[in-house]
Amino acid sequence: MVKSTREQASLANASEILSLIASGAANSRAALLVASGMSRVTVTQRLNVLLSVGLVEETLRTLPSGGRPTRVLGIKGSAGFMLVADIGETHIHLAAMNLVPDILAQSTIAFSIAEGPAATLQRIKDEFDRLMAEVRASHGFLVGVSLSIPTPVDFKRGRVVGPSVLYGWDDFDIVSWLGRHYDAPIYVENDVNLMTIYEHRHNFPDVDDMIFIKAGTGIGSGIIAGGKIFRGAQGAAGDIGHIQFNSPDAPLCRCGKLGCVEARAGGWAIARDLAEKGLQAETARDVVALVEMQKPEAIMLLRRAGQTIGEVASDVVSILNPSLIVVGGMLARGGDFLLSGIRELVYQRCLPLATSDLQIILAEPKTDSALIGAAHLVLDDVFSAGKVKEFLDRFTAKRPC
Amino acid sequence: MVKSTREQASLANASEILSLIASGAANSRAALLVASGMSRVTVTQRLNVLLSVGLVEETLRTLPSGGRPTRVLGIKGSAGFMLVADIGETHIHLAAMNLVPDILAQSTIAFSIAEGPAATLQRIKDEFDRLMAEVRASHGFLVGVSLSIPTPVDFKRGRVVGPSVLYGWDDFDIVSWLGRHYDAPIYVENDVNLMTIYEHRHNFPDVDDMIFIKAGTGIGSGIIAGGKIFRGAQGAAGDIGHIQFNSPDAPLCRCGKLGCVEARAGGWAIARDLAEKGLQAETARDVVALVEMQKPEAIMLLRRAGQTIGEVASDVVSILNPSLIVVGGMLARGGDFLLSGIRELVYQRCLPLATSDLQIILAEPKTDSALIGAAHLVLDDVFSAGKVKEFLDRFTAKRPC
DNA sequence: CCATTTATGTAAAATAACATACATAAAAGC
DNA sequence: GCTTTTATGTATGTTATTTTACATAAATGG
Repeated sequence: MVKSTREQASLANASEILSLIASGAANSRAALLVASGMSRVTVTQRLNVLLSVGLVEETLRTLPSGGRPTRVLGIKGSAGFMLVADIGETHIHLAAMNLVPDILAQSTIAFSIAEGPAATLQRIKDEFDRLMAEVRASHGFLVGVSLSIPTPVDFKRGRVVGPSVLYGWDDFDIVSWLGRHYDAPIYVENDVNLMTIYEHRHNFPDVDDMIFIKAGTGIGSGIIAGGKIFRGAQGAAGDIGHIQFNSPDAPLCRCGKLGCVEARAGGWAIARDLAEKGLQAETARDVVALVEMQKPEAIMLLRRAGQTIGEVASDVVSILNPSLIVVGGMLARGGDFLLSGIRELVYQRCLPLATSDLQIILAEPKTDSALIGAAHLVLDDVFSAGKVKEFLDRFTAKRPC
Repeated sequence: MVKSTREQASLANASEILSLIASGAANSRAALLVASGMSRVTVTQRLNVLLSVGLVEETLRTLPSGGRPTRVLGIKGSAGFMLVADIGETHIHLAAMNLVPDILAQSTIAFSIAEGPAATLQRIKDEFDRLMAEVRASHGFLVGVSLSIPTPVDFKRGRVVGPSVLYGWDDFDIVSWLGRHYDAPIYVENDVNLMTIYEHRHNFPDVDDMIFIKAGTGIGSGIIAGGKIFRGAQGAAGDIGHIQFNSPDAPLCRCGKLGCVEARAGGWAIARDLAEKGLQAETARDVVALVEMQKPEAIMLLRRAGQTIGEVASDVVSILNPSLIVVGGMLARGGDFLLSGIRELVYQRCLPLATSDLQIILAEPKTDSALIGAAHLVLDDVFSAGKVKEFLDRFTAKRPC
């Protein structure tokens, strides 16, 4: 009795250590000593608690040090699991993930906007329950639930904001709805922001200031500022698709304005222009297919779209001075035509100071980057200095004694 | 002997409390308890040390609490002083400031670019020494030195970056030069960023995401993202003056490109256009004087400049989704003509979601905002969680036993 | 004026963390 | 194999911090 109380207390005290390991701030005992500022005795003791309850593990990797190599520590992937879902235009992609994060189990269900938020969330919940049944036995407890949504989201309030393609979702309290069914933190975030988080955490964790541009049917972007996703006052930051350019023949945009970037360079706009030229195209995928078939009209329009995107990108570079721009989305699969258009305009329009150390690259084609980004979002928040304690409380409550 | 050692140790331990008070995170004993998570005994003891050495004071203000009101704490303004200088186009404005920060003593010296960095810094140092002599007796020790410079600055390296109006300053190691003469941290920052910090810390401390636009001879901006100044990868963030717009008659900019915002709406550009119309104008000040004289050409051009600035501002709003835009600089003294032009374009071009909670206002005319911003920069850094200890070490070393 | 409420201080005992000193472990290079 | 080097664990006395319990202070509202 006395022992278990003491162990619980020790576990609660281990929160700082856990946060440092989980956030990647320290991945060895030696690094923990420096990062935490605690004595070796204390670090050892607390780390032992984390190791014994199975939250942290010693990996096989070691880091050379000149003497005895230091053993690399890491969060144990199977210590818990997350439920994530990516709502797309026609389908919802769902998965249960471990803490690496890797996908443990996944499925796809059809999605129709007409169903409205409550019915859709119910279907997501049903599917989550199915996935959860698969992994619960082997992966302990539910760490968090995270939703990717293809519209602007007010992250703090956990709701879709503003009218958008998701009719009827505006201001629906998604977090509360899901919160009634799960005893874990719930996150709702815009899909482009999650792709941005994926690119940052997964591929470029050391880059502090970067932009991810998603060029698909629509055009959007996500901003990493100072190593963290930047959302702006209402979660609408990065909305570059509706920046307008003046021109005599400014096309009409879906948003009702004239000359938006999206109406010039979005997948639907290129498809529109291709259709005018008598080619069969409706979606961004069709556009890329035509480019891959080497149709000159499609190549020309894709390059021109790159130039248009490059025009906004140059604004973004002037305003934010990032060190990296990653271009993803369906149009990015059209190869270098898009990219070279973007590069051309950025280097033409920005001052040398801003472009001297700037890299502009294509993202790897990846269909589940929003999903993995959603998992990173959970992990980053749950293990953040301010919230590890809550995590440990839940862990203590749930784990089998 | 034992007592003084113990007192030094206590003082070193008080760093967290000091940081919380100085940063404004907690301004009463009750708030300190919550914010620090320490026991009342510990807070009391450490606070007493800070009070006894004169770093913190109890103000006369109290906060109602339902019972006994809580006494408001604050950094003692006279516990130290800072030296700040603002390098302008023709003059350098220097000041010694207390920790409020208020100006204690100030002076202005002439400035010529031709002198080059070393000679100029020598003159700044001489003047600083004079100011320091005035305040040293009454205000303890030197907390920091901060320089405002009218060009892009790589804040981390403490140098001017890129070719600019300051010929010969590019890559000169300002921080090291000054560091040889002062045993205190040295800061070098761009003037627009400092004005932004001033507006944020002094007038809108609770706004997390805002933009400050300086419309003077040139045009620039500063970004507060998540409550902190955002500098970008090389310190060039906010450079909206050289964003280009296409148009048939794009004017040539000072930077060598065509159609930059600055070449259309900067003070020098408006003066150029007024001179073409036969009016006497060379500087932004002349432009404002003509507007105040109700010259219709000047009013028209100022409004048009507002529209041009509004065009970039709308890009900035789409990209960053701030909740506040403050417009300052000499042209802002021309009254509402500039502002209404900006508002017009922002509301015309941005999506309702981004503008629904957006305020766009004029800054109070203030000549020393960069100077005060420079002081805030020192205070924010010196009292930040990571650096309070260094501050306390210097304090301990300097203070008369 | 008095009860209530919250702020604030302090002594004493209990607990947690640290520094120190010593011991063992695991690699690299000779 | 041996020395060197750094990593890591543990016992012990010391120091720091918290908890607990009690006391006083300064406001509000009846």
